[in-house]
Amino acid sequence: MTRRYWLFKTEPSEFGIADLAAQPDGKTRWDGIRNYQARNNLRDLTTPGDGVLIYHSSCREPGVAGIAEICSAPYPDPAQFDPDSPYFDSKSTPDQPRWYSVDIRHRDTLKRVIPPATLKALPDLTEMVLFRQARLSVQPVSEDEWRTIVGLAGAA
DNA sequence: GCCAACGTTGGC
DNA sequence: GCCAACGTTGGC
Repeated sequence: MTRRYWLFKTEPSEFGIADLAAQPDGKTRWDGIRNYQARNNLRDLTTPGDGVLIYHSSCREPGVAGIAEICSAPYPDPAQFDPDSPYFDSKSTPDQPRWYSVDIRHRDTLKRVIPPATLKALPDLTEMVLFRQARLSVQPVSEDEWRTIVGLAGAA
């Protein structure tokens, strides 16, 4: 089984690393992904045990804020079937689900958020999908990138 | 609050 | 199937 690494974007005013840490067992469902490319990554390529960088966006202190781990297989996002949910999708059916979720578990909250400018300044990280493709909320991170960022986090 | 990037929608 | 308009993302 190939281990992969990911970056998940989230707005901390909605759900940030502190919220994840506060969940029972540090676990939550990562739901509400409504972008096809992010969905494909989530549905087709995630595996339990994969590493996840939690990235805070649209906030005062954007950047990598913590580390988590995928702890379930992908499964249909229940919110797409719930008419009361903001993530409801009338075109989804249980037979033909359009959107997927995965469960993740908190592993680490960084002492300091690593801002995008710091990441971008490192030669090892200039090729990150983060800087090459806007608006992708579930994106792959290479093993080298992962090691570099986790190293930064440890030194922080 | 600005504005660039870019995915989605909808008329044709 | 094209493409302009529109809405959202997201750093600054």
